[in-house]
Amino acid sequence: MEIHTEGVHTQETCSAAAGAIRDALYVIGGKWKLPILMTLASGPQRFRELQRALEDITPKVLSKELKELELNEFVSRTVHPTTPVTVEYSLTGYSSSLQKVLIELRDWGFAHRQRLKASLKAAKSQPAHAE
Amino acid sequence: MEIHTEGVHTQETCSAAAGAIRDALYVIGGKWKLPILMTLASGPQRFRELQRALEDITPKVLSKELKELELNEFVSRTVHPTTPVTVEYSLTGYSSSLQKVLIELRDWGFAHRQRLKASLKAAKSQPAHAE
DNA sequence: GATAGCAGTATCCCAAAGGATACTAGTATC
DNA sequence: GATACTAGTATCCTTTGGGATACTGCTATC
Repeated sequence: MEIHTEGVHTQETCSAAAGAIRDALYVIGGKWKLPILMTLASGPQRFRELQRALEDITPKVLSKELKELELNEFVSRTVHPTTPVTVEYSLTGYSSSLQKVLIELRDWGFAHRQRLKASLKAAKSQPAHAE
Repeated sequence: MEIHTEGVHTQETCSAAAGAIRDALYVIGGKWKLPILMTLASGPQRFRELQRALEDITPKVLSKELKELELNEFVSRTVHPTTPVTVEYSLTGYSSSLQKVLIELRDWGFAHRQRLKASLKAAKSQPAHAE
């Protein structure tokens, strides 16, 4: 596995690595975080616009996700004193720090799906119990 | 955000990217997948050894996770005809394809935690409502 | 003055993930 | 012959993520 490039494998470095990975997985995990980020990638959007763009997300969940994304400094929230008040959500510069990770995940995910498809086919064309 | 390096951003490429990322997140997600992989990184282990090493995982969950890891070809299961039968789990070569992704996640996770800690401190040292 | 839009919040509900505990079949030891 | 070990399974329970639906306060339009 080797989750710690250089240096020794103490139990501390390992569990620290595991913790960091869990943190990372957490902030982009869940059903809606990525869709929201990707929607905002095309430009700032207001609450209702996001809800319409994502179709099927309920306001409660959208609100919660946006709060978390804001906490993690991926999106910024700006209130415009129009009537009625409108609130604009936009990606921060920091959000692009995710790029490398996301590309890595996407590429690995693609390759993995290909691989599974291939080995499934191979298994099917094999006589039963051929191991 | 830019989750698609080169080429156009059609809705298809975007949602395909999102799908691939979700797949990737899924196979390493959950509470125990990474701990199991990291435990097996130190060498093949039997079921009970894993359970003891991971302390707190129940056999039901361990069994389920191992099955999924096996399906994804990260671990292989070999039955030794000893008495009583022992079953050895070990990492496959394919499991190391995860390295880059995991390192990326770990590094990003570390940096992110640092960043959050820093901006929390900054917020605290600020007089209230200083924005 | 009812309706519709804004940005949410509140309450209830459901399904999935995971935990607790007990159990299986087989053999070796006390 | 009871106990303990192997690798799990079975059943029940709790927690969490998320969905459905209704509602808030405010303003602008019909």
